[in-house]
Amino acid sequence: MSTLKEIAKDLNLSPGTVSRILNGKAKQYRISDKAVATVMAHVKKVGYAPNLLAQSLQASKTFTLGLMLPDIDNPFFSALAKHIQLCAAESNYSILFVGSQENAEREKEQVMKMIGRKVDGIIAVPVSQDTSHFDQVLAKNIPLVFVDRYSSKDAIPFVSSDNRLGCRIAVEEFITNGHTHIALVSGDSTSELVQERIAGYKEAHIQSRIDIVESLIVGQEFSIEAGRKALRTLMAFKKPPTALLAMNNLIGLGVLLEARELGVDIPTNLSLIVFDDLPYFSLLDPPVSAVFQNAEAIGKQAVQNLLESIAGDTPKVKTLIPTRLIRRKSVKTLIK
Amino acid sequence: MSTLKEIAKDLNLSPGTVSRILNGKAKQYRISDKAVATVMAHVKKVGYAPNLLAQSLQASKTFTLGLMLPDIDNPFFSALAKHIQLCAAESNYSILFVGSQENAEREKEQVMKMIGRKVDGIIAVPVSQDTSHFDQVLAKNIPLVFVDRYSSKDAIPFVSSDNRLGCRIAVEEFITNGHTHIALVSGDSTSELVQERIAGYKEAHIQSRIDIVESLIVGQEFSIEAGRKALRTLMAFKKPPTALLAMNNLIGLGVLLEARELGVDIPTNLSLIVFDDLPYFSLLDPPVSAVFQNAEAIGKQAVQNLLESIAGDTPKVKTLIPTRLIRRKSVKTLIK
DNA sequence: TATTGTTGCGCAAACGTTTGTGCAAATATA
DNA sequence: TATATTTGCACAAACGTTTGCGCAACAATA
Repeated sequence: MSTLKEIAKDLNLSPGTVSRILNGKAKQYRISDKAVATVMAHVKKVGYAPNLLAQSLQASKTFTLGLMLPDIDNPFFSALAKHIQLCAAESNYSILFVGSQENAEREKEQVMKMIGRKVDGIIAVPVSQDTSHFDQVLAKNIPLVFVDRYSSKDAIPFVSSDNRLGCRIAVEEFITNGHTHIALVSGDSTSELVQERIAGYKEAHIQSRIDIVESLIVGQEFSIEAGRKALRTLMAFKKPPTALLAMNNLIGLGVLLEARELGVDIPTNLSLIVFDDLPYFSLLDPPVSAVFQNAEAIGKQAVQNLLESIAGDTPKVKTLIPTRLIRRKSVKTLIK
Repeated sequence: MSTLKEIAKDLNLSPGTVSRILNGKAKQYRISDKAVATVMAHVKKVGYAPNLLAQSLQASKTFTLGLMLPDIDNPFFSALAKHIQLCAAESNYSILFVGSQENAEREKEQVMKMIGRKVDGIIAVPVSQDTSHFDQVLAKNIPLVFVDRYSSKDAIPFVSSDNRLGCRIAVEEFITNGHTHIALVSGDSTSELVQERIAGYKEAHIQSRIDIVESLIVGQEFSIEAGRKALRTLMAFKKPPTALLAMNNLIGLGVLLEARELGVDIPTNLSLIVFDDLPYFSLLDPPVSAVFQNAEAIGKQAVQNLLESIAGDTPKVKTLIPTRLIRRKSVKTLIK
């Protein structure tokens, strides 16, 4: 474990001098070419790598970004993570990764840990609307950006899909295919993201002058089980929906699984669109139409926001990334 | 940003005393109950959080594990990441996450970065058999464990699925269903993991006294495109295989996609098993049989190995985690 | 009243860097 | 030869902790 000090001692120089040489400040501080040469040679030989802890301590800058995700195993989040990592690496930032597992307690702990580790900024998908866990982050002026989920009331910058529009175009797709009895399987409706999506769902109805029937909006959780349960209740209605929009990939998966068990044929008995596109949707029978969320754009934008913030600029508080409807075969047209 | 020093000054104590109080060493060092009380109260009030950089520097221990994955977006790796993170968190370790993107250069850089950041240990899925990038890690005595992929010649501990047996049972499944002309779509065969899988494939043949035809073993890359290409070449044979084992989920996906385009019906024209089970395999038409890799067990074991190693013990050099064949509908029986 | 023991805490070094300042020696100018 | 300038580097503080040691002040014992 060679250190600056040791190298300095070996070469009969002071640590300061060696430091300046290694940081390319030799000219600036009039260090002799000879000294530079010997240091460089020695360093190459012993394979010196600076202790970034010490550097960080001294500079109070860690070149580390904290990333908190509810569940890295969700394909949307893992895509996000990938691009965030890639983008951060381009600017020489590393990622400290923690998971909240959709658990508020854990979220709080992990936020504290990140603060203790002096990350230069935090990207988080918050568990809930209660963002009080992040108060310390703001109090300490650590740049923070929310991603995917958010809470606009605290003025914390966020990057998300254009959820309202995304849902709206999905519902419009149903409507233009003649559907009027359209179910929405939602997640936790206290979340703003969910409210936006519901708003989009309603907007599409209103614009086409289709009655909104509230009982068709079901579900309170982003999970496979919630998706299954929702489909069961919906199909038990005296007048079941002819179309269904699943609010994320987990719910979509649940709906798909339950449909199979219930013998509900898609799209014959039920048309389906899932919010969030997955690589295998095109392989399913039928191929499932989906609202594509641009995880790459979201991730990159989030990192960029954070870096701006770190640089001292005030980034955009709200960034909405467009979605795209991917038409496959899971929507049946009711129009002859 | 309150620090120990500041708190000490505010309370007219020395930093050392405050430190001992916060670390519960008050009794041990005979600190008065009054001092303890005032410090505790003050700390609560100002919301002090220790600077982990400083602690790490002083203790030369960061409580951080480096995790390097080729691509977090691959479901197998993201499952791995999830459990590694979870398991590490249980022992109060954080994860520094970096991606190699299957790129040797990048791998090298990132390893160096981890070293600089003084991680206490590294879990990696190495890009290739050339593990020279990790020499520095070993030289600095940083505990290292490979996961999934490995290189047994350097005696670096690894945790992986029992690849040989996994492949063998998959092929045996084909054989017991009457198949004798079985293709294997492989990845880069310089990799030991791949060699093991190929060995398993061959073992099954040998045991059942079925001729191994080398031309049925194709492919050199773990990618969707490679899977597509492999299927095209295989189906162009004068005598195409009746069964196919895809060596990972990417290849499997490629095969599935290409089969659809080529009009190759599974399992009528071709039976399929994919090494690596994915949540949606049961949803496909037909549901795809797969070899399940226990990412959770692998991840946990890897972390455990590392922690042992950090604790000074010498962990098992080689840990093989059992796989499980998940039978669905993609294997047709040729036996009447 | 002197001696020993205990209580309560401060001091300072160390971890590995970076950086402002200062000061000799070498060189240039007068 | 004396002064001014430049060259080349060392010193020390600082970042925020932890920890071994030491030293007062006070209490207990003889």
